Order: sequence, then structure tokens, then C-alpha cells
Amino acid sequence: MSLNAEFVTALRRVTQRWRTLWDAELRGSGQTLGRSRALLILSQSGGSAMQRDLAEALSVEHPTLVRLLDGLERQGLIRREPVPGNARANRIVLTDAAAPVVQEVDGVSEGLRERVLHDIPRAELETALRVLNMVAARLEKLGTAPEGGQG
Amino acid sequence: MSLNAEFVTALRRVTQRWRTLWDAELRGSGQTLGRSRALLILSQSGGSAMQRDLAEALSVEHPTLVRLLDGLERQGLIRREPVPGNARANRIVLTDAAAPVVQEVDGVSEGLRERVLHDIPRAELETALRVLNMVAARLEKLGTAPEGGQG
DNA sequence: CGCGCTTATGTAGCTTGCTAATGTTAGCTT
DNA sequence: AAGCTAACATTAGCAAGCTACATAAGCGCG
Repeated sequence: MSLNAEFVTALRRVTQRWRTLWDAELRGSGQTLGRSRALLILSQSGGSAMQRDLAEALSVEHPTLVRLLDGLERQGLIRREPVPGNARANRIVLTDAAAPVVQEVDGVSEGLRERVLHDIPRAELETALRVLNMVAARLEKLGTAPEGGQG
Repeated sequence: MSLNAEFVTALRRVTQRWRTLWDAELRGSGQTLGRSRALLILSQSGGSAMQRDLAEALSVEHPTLVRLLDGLERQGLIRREPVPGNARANRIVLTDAAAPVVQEVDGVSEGLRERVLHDIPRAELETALRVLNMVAARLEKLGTAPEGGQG
């Protein structure tokens, strides 16, 4: 298998396993990876955000976010609030009940990162991150302008 | 955001975009990423494989593979054949009709890898791959023995 | 004012991950 | 031989990606 192919295979594998492990650790707390990511981003945004911005921060499409928010709303962890002066938009707000959940989810995600990555040499991790960012940029360019030339 | 957190974010983002782009390129050919991965692995295994081994090679659980195979069987691209001497197992065999599809899918995946990765310096890509493999190993260890000690 | 473009969100339906539970067959063990 | 356990496949049901379409509101232009 070529270096390129191995890279892609490893990428998928790591992402998938990470998701599975994260999901498993959250099972007891009623959360899932998708929802917990939304909670964390919301919390990092100061507790509220426009739905549109949230989708972008999570790197998911709007319909995906809608379902995550439906779930969180059902659990009483967020509210969709109308935005004064813009009847289309919603502001997503963390409720008080969300605080402990955010705390727990944050602990789990941080703990998992630490456990998995602690013995990877910083320099190599930085190189890997740089590569991933290059690849992400490349993918986004190809994704937005796929027709015509050969980039 | 910490280096660790950035790494995880980048990882997810790249994997997700890769999937989306791959899916988009295959849309015209009736294939999807999951099924096409199964086809490629099958082809690389000489055109047939035990279902169990296929799941492992794809890094997916059995039920996931079952559905992929259901789809491929419906499209007439594979057959499930009984294994002489082992009535539990299935041997998955590529049909003749699969050859051109495999060809196309292989071209798309190779082309995508090439387009996205061609300008990443080999040395950095190798480092990134090494990191990913370390992480994968770590995740698998944590996944199989999560209870008790702190690894 | 109304027509149409854009923006923001939501709905429908597909795919593909997963776990848990169900059968069925094979292989041991007693 | 009967019964337990392990292996292999499947089904059921949930989660979370996606695209395509729908709904509704703001904005601009004639």
C-alpha cells in the first residue's frame, strides 16, 4: 500500500476509534459525541451562539446541527431564543442545567486526549498537526471549486 | 486551544471532508464511500474474503459490514457463498460485474489521494503517518482494556 | 408594493457508524 | 450424546454525517 493510501487509512481508523471511545466514556452521562461537541463549543463561545456560527465551528452542515440541538433541547440543556430584530435567526443558549454536563464532558474529552496523546513527542505531534491543516485546506479548496481545471 | 485539542479537531475535520469529497466524486457511479471501500479491499484480497476478515480489514464492526454487503449484493457486485465445511461462515466473492466498478472506484480514490496529498513533503507525511499509527495503537489498547489501571 | 435573491432554519430521506440481542453452527467437555 | 461455550452472521434500533427540498424572513430593485 502506498504512503498516501496508508495515511488515509490511518486517518479514518484513528478518527473512528476516537469517536467510539469517546462515546463509550460518555454513555453513562446521557451524552453522545456529537451533542457533547456542541456543548463544548457553545461553552467556549461564552454560552450562546447563532446557530449558523455553531454549525461552522463544529464543521457540520446545518441539518446535522439541527438534530443535535433537538436532542440537547429535549434534554433541557439549551434553549433556542429568538433574536431581536432578526426573526429568522435563533440564538442558542446554554441553560443553567447544562453547567455540570459541560463540566463532565469537558473532563472526559480532555482526559481522553491526555491519555491517548501524552506520550507522543510534541515535535512530531506538531508536524502531524501541520500536515493535517495543510490537507484540510487542500480539501476545502477542492470541495468548493471541484469543476474545471486540475487545481 | 491546546495542541492536543487542535490535533483532534483537525483529525475529525480532515476525515469528514475526505469522506464528503469522495462521496461526491462517486455520486454518479452509484457508489458510496463505505461500499467502495469494501469493493477495494475485496479486490485487493484477490476477489474473495471471509466476512469476518473483511470487517477487520475495513475496521468496522460486523453489523456495519452486513449492511454494506446487503447493498453490494443488491447491486449484483458481490455474492455470499457458503463455505464448504463451515456452515456458519460466508465467503464474499466479487462478481464479474464488479470489475469495471472496482476500476472506477480505484481510480477515484487514487486520484483524490494524489490531488490532495501531492504537495505535502514526503518526510512530513511520513511523520504524520507514524504519529497516527502510534495514536491508533494507543486507542486500541485503551479500547480493549478500559477498566482498572490508568494504562 | 411585489418579485426575486439571499439568509437562517427546519424536514425528509439516505448512508454508515455503533451496541445489544438473536439465531445458528462448531467444537469441547463431561 | 447432551449440553456449554465460542464463532459467525444477522436484525433492531440509535446517532450523526450528508444532500435536496421546504419554509420563512430580510433586502433590493423597478
